[in-house]
Amino acid sequence: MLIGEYIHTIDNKNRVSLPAKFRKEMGRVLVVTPGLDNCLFIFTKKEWVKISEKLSEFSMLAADNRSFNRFMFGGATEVDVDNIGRFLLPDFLKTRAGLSEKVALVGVQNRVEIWNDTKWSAYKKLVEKQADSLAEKLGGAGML
Amino acid sequence: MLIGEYIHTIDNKNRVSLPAKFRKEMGRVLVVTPGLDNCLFIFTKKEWVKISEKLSEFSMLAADNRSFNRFMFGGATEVDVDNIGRFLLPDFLKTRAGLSEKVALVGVQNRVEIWNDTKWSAYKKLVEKQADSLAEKLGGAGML
DNA sequence: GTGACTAGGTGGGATAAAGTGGTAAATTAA
DNA sequence: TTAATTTACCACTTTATCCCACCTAGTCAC
Repeated sequence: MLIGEYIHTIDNKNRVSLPAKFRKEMGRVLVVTPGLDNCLFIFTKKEWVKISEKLSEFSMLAADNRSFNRFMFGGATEVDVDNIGRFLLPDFLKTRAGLSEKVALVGVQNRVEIWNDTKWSAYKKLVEKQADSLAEKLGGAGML
Repeated sequence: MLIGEYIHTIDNKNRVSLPAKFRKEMGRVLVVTPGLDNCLFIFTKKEWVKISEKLSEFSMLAADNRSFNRFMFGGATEVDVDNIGRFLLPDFLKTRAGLSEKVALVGVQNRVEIWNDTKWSAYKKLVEKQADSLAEKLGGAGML
């Protein structure tokens, strides 16, 4: 289970440190894809296989499924984690997610998301404000 | 059952003592998550597993579920309790709950809540004032 | 009632790990 | 063959973790 958030920097060679807490669980081969809400998704190789199988099940006949699959597959890139836990972020993905020097790496269940850190903190504040629906869902999850 | 309230301090390394009364019941591995009313929740690892399974049921295709899961998983952190009963609170959670030096640790059923102690005492006063009407409602619900 | 002991809570220093930046080697392209 | 880009390696800085010591309050014995 991937949880927690970490603020890291993209250096001038587009290298990003995978947070140490994630390394053991994710292994040395990752798949980075465009994500929803203007962030990137990082999956383990294994998870990616599962997801891509599910995506394949969507009919190619519907135009919006087709474009969604193009979105996910077309942008997907396999990257290797080096000995000290860093991987190389392709330029086109960096651009797509509007990333600059500081990024937030966020563990969400089976994936890690990469956010522009400014966008991430704005996004968090927004969600926090929706207390009503938050409480409702917390109750549904058995937390309250 | 976790009950009672304790005022502790966060030291300059973000360490917090888990009240001694809670230690035996909670074990050495805890999960801290964002809560409601600007506090944090502490669960045992075991409780968290249950909760995360329920959270996983929310589909990630709906935007509001997606943001909720980001909020909860991204905001959660696994922490270890050291030999003398302390754990390390990540900066981003400390910030999120507006915690400063003094915090209230409050046992509530299956979880412990962490409050800014000022907010906690204000909250208590508020609830005390509303006690009469609260009691009435609870009575109406057949609870008392 | 006084003093010693115990347990809970707090603080700080030493060590290890994580994160970041840069250089050297290797590969590819021109 | 040379230049440019990529990959691997090395080094530094900062942060986290572990361990030990201290302080305070409550308890028990005398």
